[in-house]
Amino acid sequence: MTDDMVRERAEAYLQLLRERGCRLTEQRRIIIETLLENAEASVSVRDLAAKVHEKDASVGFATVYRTLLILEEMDILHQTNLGEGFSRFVLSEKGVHVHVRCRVCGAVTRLEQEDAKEKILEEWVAEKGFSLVPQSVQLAGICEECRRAGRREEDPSPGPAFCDRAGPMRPFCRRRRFRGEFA
Amino acid sequence: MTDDMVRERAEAYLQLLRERGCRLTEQRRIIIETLLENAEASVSVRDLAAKVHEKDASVGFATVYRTLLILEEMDILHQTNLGEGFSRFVLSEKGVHVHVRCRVCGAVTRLEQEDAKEKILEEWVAEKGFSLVPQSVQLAGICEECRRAGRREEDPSPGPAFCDRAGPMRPFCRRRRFRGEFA
DNA sequence: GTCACTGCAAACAATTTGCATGTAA
DNA sequence: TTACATGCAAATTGTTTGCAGTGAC
Repeated sequence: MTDDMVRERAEAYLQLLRERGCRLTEQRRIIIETLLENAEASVSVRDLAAKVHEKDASVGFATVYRTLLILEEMDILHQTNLGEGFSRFVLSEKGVHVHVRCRVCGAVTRLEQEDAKEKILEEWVAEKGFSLVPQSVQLAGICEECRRAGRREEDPSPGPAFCDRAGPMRPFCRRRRFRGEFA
Repeated sequence: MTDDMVRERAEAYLQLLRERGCRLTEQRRIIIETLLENAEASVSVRDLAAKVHEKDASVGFATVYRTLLILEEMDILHQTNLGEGFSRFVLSEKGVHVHVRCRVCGAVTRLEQEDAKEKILEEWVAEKGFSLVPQSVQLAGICEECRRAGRREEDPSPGPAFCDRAGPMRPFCRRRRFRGEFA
């Protein structure tokens, strides 16, 4: 997305905020633009705040959180949770997103033809009388590379389970700590 | 599931633990049995610990966590996160589960014919070279009842967004706080 | 007798909130 | 001028860990 596109779309979102009765502040503008600049990926609050800080170091963490929650409330963002220990936000662009995450290396890929997939998911939940809402669906798998390399989910670690003396930390305590970059 | 079935399956899981080199403790037995008694639903650590406490109040929170993490590591459990602010565990029974959660009332329903759905999900991730692993997939929707009642996602709250003076708490701050029982 | 396991309390990390102050409208 | 928004720091909450003691094998 070009800088101009970012500015344009940011302006559109800011208008939505205004229509909702919110005030247009410099902070919100920066946060929304930063979000748009990272639109391909889902961002953690931590990462987003860091990027926002590069532009204006005075913006507080709480403001980032508050802004994201408003945007989620307005369905401009989706909040997702991959079990990393924190949540991520994605621009919703009205619709359903489907991602796969590799359980071994943590890589995340977004699937194609989301419209078709959305239709199928719609049918599934309809079986139980539900209607589907815009959201970001997360699937877990193992990516080609890891499968080829024979890497399994963080070593089955056949030994017993304890948490202290022997070594710095159990592998499965670490599992939820993935902090990598996102595709 | 009858008491006998619970005991039998618990025994089976305990054997798996033993084979893995873990010790069989009374705490682990209680935790696994309690898990099986609540096998239809996904449980939060909070709820599970409460139920375990009814049987033996001396079992610590940390032990419950540690046991669940071992069971997850062994793929006996799946961990899922509905954005409630905490995670839930479900018995995996080898395979893929699909749940829908109502964004309005929080009700969770498990979908039928999970084998067929698993096949489809398998194809989807295969498009990107991934293989699917046992997991619990969460979809968001709005249930029949809420749709009929015309209830929308926690009131669009058209007003501006602030966090303090006016009232105890913003609606969307509460959204992640659902603590209801699970279907 | 060993060494994994437990309970407890302290440590952590993500997220929320209260409050004094700033600022858009 | 009015009240929403911000920044900061403190509070909350889910989760993890260190440690000393316990108990499975």
